[in-house]
Parts: sequence; structure tokens; C-alpha cells
Amino acid sequence: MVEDRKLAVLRAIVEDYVATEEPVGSRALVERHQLGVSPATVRNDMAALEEEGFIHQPHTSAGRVPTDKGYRLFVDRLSSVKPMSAAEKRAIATLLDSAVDLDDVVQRSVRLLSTLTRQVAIVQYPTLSRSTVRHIELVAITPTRVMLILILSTGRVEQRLVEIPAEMSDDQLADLRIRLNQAAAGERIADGAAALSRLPDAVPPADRALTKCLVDVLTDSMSDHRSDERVAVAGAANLARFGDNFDTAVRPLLEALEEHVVLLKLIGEVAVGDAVTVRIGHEGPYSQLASTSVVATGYGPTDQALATLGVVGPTRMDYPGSMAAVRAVARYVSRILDEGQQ
Amino acid sequence: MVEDRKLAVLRAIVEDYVATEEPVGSRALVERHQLGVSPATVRNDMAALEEEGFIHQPHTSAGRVPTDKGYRLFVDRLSSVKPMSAAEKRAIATLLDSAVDLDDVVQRSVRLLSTLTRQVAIVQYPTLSRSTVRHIELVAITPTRVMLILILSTGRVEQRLVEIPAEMSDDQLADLRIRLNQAAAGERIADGAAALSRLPDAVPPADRALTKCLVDVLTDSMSDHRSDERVAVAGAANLARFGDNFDTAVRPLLEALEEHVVLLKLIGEVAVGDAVTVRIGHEGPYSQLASTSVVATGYGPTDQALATLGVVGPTRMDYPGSMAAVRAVARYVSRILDEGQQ
DNA sequence: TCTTGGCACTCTTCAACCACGAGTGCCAGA
DNA sequence: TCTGGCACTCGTGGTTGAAGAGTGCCAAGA
Repeated sequence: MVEDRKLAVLRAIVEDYVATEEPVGSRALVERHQLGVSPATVRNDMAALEEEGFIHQPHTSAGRVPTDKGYRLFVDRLSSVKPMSAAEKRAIATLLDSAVDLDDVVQRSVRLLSTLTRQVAIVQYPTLSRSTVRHIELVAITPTRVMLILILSTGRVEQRLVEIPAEMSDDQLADLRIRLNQAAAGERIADGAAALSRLPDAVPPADRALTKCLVDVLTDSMSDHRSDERVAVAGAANLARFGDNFDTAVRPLLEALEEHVVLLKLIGEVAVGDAVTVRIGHEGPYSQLASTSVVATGYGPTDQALATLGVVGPTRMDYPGSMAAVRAVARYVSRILDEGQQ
Repeated sequence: MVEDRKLAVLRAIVEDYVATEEPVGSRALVERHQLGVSPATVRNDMAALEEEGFIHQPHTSAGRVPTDKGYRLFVDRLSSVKPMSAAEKRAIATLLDSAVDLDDVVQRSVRLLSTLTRQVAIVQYPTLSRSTVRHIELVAITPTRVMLILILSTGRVEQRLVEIPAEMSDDQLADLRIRLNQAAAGERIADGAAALSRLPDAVPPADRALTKCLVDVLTDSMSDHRSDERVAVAGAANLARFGDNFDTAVRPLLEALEEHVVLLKLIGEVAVGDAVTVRIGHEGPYSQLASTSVVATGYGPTDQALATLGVVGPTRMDYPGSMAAVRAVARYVSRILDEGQQ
């Protein structure tokens, strides 16, 4: 009974604080929520909640503000993921379905996510590691210059311009193209790279130098983690709504947004599987981001989370709404990747 | 004489204000610069400069602040582009030379520019319009799915996955590849697209539907202005140094950074040729960006400016330094594009 | 004619102060 | 266990006054 009401009070505090950005007092609380008790009773509950560390008082004569621990309880036990409206679902579907390629999917997703949640959205490009090699293409640009194109199962395309030591005939090129594809096509990135690196030994000695030159670049671009580290970011303008504490909250986040590696760690360690997960305030390792929360999830074709996406915002954020948006976008993107993989 | 000193005073005001961010008074001015006259004299000059609209007084008992007109005079007549140090030049060269592809060049440039100037940097991806078609590649992914790859002279690669209405043999594919390249390779984008659109009439009727399907996607991706509108942005964290007036200066700029189309107009209309140009404050069409300046230039292979790059910052910025950095980066990127085009 | 020192004046900034009100904690009574 | 009442705390907002920065102007000097 009493326990239940205390939780109801906590939920009401979180909801009101998220909506108003102001410490919420006992009177305002009973006025806005049907708690069925008097402010004095609520005050007693508040005192208990404060004792337990779920809420906190900025100063004696102010209302209460949820602590990180309070938000944690709220997301874990007091809220459910808000279902998206049919209109929103349709909007997501039509916007993402009209993407022309993988980059476009990622770009659209990140913009979509930021407008849906009105937060900063982050989408990691699908990683190479689990994807397979679909095709390797060689195009002679000049007799001593070859464009290498690596097409992956996720739809990702890597290109490199290679300077080769000697001229190469079209026949040589075609022959090499076949060899490369026989070795690597269909393989996972890592296996493909291994197979390719054995290739120079299997070609006629005359072609060996050339082959080696191209294979080196290929394996390099396959093992290159640069592309693992790519992320798209959108909605930085929403930081403007952070309101106060520019220095303590906005600046560190703006700096983090520039450092894609940091961002990746940030959303990567939050989202482990394909469930939407939340990291609140100081729960993360970055002390400078103590007043921000992360809502993230893995996404990818069925049963393999290729990458993560999510939003970053003030601890005072609409968790149910953000979680719903993140989940919905992740599902749609996963479905698109699924289709592309058939 | 007197005119000269007045200009010296203006220059001193601009320099001090840029350095300190505070209205500069007559005493501080004579202390920090060797003007050889007394504060009273400087005051007279200031009064004249204010009369002419070059400086302005926030309130009676404050120092002077340059107006946009004052900055304009400063960049046009009172400053020269600071030469880059040898170390900086080396840093630019080594960083950009180690880029692996066009995207990488752009990414590196924009980061470099933002760290050099400590401003928000913007680099437009080279536009398609002036570039020529280098090669068109077709790759069968499944019997009814073809990956179309369009390689341009700038090193840009566009890819599209196409669903075709009927199965296609390898021979058909090879044949079509040759036809496509005969029609478009070496042509400018626009001419190539025109030639391609005539192609379906020239193939055997049996192949016509298929050809049309692929040609449509190709011409679409060639005329698609999406890729013209791509820009890379970096250094948003530098906005933190804007200091005061978050709402009037930082927020509109943050919003503009999200709208790539706006950004492109912003730097596009500043930079007309390959000279570094400056737009100061309200000189531009965006009233919301009245307190920001843009330093931009065109870049590209010799004699053809393909795209623009530049920095955006507060009107109170280090113009000589920014102009030097913009010019230096533009030159290096142009050189790299030049080499890639041989 | 230009420059300079002096002086009165204006206006912002900062700190101190005070009244107000929001919100609390606690207690006695239902 | 809940509730109304009451004293208490403390931040907020407005006012006031002193300090300081900077100016404009004027008369005298070069």
C-alpha cells in the first residue's frame, strides 16, 4: 500500500520534472496527479524517498528532483515503452523505404531518430566484421592505376585507387578479378582477407608482384577499422533545449559528438544485444557526461547485431518516448538490412 | 596622417577586441599598442570612427566594439593573410596525403580546418556537375539484382542496387556493360546522362526493357542533386567558445549546421572563384546569422572550382588566421584532386 | 591646426540588504 | 496512518549605494 504510493509519487515526480524542468513540490504534485492524499502525506513519502536516495532537494526550500537512482527505478519498474502511433510508424516506414543505398539508410535513420525524440541521435554504420564479401571489382583507370571496389553483403562499398608498378592488360585484369572473387566472395571479412593474402603464392610468378600489390590494399581496407568507427550524428541543435548549465552539460557533449570514437564507446557499451538499454547519468565511465543519459540498442539482420544506434540527452529526458523511438527505428532498419541480404 | 592614425586605431580595436572579447577603451589601447599619442587623442579618433559607423559603443561608459562595417574595412584594407608556418604546412600536407579516398580527403580536410581555425569548418563534397564519367560497372548480386557502380573522374563513386524485371545472363551483363561505357565514359555528367537515355533505342528489342530499367537508375543517380548537396562539418564544439549570447548566436548556427542545404548556400554564395572571400555578419541573407561571419573559397583542380570550403564563426574572429587556413587547405585539397585526375 | 591633461558626467557592475513566497519538517489530533 | 497547521529555511527578485571604467568636452600648449 504505502510502498505502492511511494512509487506512484516517484513516478509523478519524474513525469512532472521531465515536463517542467523545475523541482516539483508536494502541493503541485497533488494538484496535477490523482494521488488521493494530501500534500502533507506526499511530503512524508518524499522524505522517505529522499532517505532512500531516489530524489534529492537542490536546497531546503525547493521541491524535489529525481536522482540518477530515481530515474533508474523509473525506467526499470515504473514505466513501459510507449507504443508508437500508427502515423509515426507509417512515417518511419515510408521515409526509410525510400532510401537509395546503405549510406542513405543510415543518414535518414539518424535524422528521423533525432526528430522523433528531439534529442541528439547517433547511428553507427554497420560494422564490417560480421558481414561477408559479395564481390570484388577491378576497374582500370589508366594502365597503371586500378580502382579496387569491395562490395559487402551489408551493401557497404569500399573503394581504393591503387597505383601499380607495371602496366596491366585487360586480360590480366579479368583473370585477376576472377581469382580474387573465387578466393574471397561469400566469405566473412576476416576469412576473405586470409584467403586473399595466400593468393599471390598461387598465381604465376610473373603476376605475383602485381597481385601482391592489389591484395595488400584489399586486405588493408578489409581489416581497416576506420569503417567500423563511422557514425552519423544528427540533432545537435536539440542541445539548445538543454537550457541552463551550458558548461557542465552541453559543452562536454558537443565535444564528445566530434570524437566519434568516444561516441561509439558511449552507445556501444550501453547496447549489448538487440534490447533497448538505458544508461543514466553517472552510470557511465565519462564523468563529464554525468548529466546525460543514453538510450541505445543494437540493430542488424535477424540474430546478428551489426551495430548500434541510440540517442543521447539530458538525464531529464522522456525515457518511455525515447525508448519507443529507438526501438522502432532499430526494427525498421534491421528489416531493411534483412531484405538487402537475401 | 590623421587618416592613417584613425585606421591604426581601428586595427588596434579589432585586434584587441578579437583577443579579449571585451569592449576596448582608449587607455587600454594606448597601453597595448605603440600609437605614440595620448588616450585623449585616441578618444577623438574613436569619436570620428563612430561617427563614420566603423565602431560602436554598447553603452555610454563602455569601450568600443567594431561594427560589421569596421570588420569589413579591417579585412579589406588593414590586414593581410597571415602566412602559415612551415610546420603547419607540413602538418596539412602529411595529414591530407595519407587519405585513402575522396571521402577520406573531405573528412580529413574538414577536421583539419576546424582545428586550425578553432571554428566550425564546412567542406562541400566535390560536385558532380563538372566531373566526367570514368567508368560504369555492373555486378550481378543475384540473377534479378544488379549493383550499379558509377565512378567519376573526381574519384567519387555512386552505387545503387537495382531490382530487374527478368533474369539476366552474364553475357548480357557484359554486353550491356560495354554499351554503357561506350555511351558515357569520358563524357561530362550531363552529356553522359543524355547519351545513356538514348541507349535503350539502340539495343535489340529483347534487351530493351532491361536496359531501360538500368539506364533509368543511372541517369537518376547522375542527375540526382543529393550528392551535390553533401557537406562535411566539423568543430561544432568550438561553438562553446562563443561565450555569451547562446540564443542569438549559437542556437541559429547549430540549427543551420543540421540543414546542409542552408550551409551550402551559406558558403556557396560567399565563395565565387578560387579566392578566399569573407562575408561579415548581416552582409548575408540570413538575419538569424547576423552575428556570424563566413570565410570561404572555392577549390578544385586547376581552373575549375568544383566545390567550396570554409569556416563559420563569430563576427569577432581572427580573420587573417582563418583566411590563411582556408586558403592553405583549399590549395592542398585542390592539388590532391589535380593529381587524382591525371 | 593638432594634441594633451584635466574634469565632470554617465552608466554598468557588484555587493549588501530586505521582503516575499515556495516549500519543507514536525507535531498534535482525527 | 493520514491530515491540517504552523514555524522555519532559503532562494528569488528588486532596490540602493558605492566603485570604477570610460567618455566628451574644454582650455591650454606645441
